[in-house]
Amino acid sequence: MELSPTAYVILGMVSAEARSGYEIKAAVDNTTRFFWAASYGQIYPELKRLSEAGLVEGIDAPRGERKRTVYTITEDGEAELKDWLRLPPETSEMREEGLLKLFFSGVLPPEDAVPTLRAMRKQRLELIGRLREMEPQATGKDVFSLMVLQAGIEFNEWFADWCERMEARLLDAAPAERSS
Amino acid sequence: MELSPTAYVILGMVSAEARSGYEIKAAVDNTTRFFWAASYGQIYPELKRLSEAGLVEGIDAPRGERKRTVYTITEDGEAELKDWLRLPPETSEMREEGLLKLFFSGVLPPEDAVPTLRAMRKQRLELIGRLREMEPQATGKDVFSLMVLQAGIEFNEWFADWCERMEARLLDAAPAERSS
DNA sequence: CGTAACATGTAACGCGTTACATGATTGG
DNA sequence: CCAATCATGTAACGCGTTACATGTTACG
Repeated sequence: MELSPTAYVILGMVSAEARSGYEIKAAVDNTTRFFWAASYGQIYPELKRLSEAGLVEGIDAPRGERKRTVYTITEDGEAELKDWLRLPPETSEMREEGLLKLFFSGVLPPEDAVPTLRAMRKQRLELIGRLREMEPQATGKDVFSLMVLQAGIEFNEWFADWCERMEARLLDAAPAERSS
Repeated sequence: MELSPTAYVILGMVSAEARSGYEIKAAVDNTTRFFWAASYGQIYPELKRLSEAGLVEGIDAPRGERKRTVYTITEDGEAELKDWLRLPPETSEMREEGLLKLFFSGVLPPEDAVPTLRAMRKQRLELIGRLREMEPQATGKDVFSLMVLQAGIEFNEWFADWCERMEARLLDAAPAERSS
């Protein structure tokens, strides 16, 4: 069948419960966004493709006058999802602009890398805050929701800590300009 | 100017020393690949664009009969690179198929997530091995080469450890099927 | 003599984001 | 009544990968 990971995100999201495109987007933003995001520009066309492939089924479910289509997973779709889940995952290489900037920071005076590390750390700390807010919701669900959420929190904590340590290392090595 | 991060990778690579497209690719594969990769399909067209923009300069540097063009950074290019380095980095969201599979593993019997965790851990351990081999080379260069390399190693160590802990958690929770 | 490494490029394709367009409904 | 939210889509664009094409040189 050969579907993109994003297609499986959608498949997974409708396998839990019937959802509209709009609701899938909201669910992604609340859960998988931190390791796999998706935009409307992907979701709606993909729902159409999955529907044509018979892996999901669209059902009219208007709310009042407002048109609305929710999708459910078909038996074929569920089989496809399970097959994929049992296949070993690909190692996706990460992209992190901050590390890139640090890598090339040799062309600047060493202290000039400190703001980069600070900015990186700040972003990670903010992310941790947002992830922690999600913990109550995830605790109610299955083991795996909580597991990946904790992965997100732990990863960002490690990263924030690394930034702090590297900042200290730079400042230790730097000439004590302030002591004049 | 508004360049892509990949353009800055190239700019950074030719700022250290004059390099051909081929050598840039090799340098990327040995260093930034783990947080920012680049293919020939990006490098050669991007070198042309950067050259037209006056940020790099191509110099004929044949090796024997074999044609070869090495690129150096211009003053404008160096200014551009430094400006970018001083700007706070964007938070690039990570993509990790393994976490995606885990997230949806609720549709399988819980033990079926164990192979996924094992595969993820194995990949990370292999990566650690390859990164460790690079340590001697990076130690010879500036602080930042070593810094980002250690980030790679530490990150993968954290991830491998997380996989191990999560596997244990699943096996603890699972019914002791083997004890019949 | 053949293979690996050196060297440079392009065309097709796929994935994904952004911006735009449109309209209904709810709540303050 | 106005803003936010619900709801569905598409078109343009950009970035990146893969596969292909072409030729040289070094080495065993």
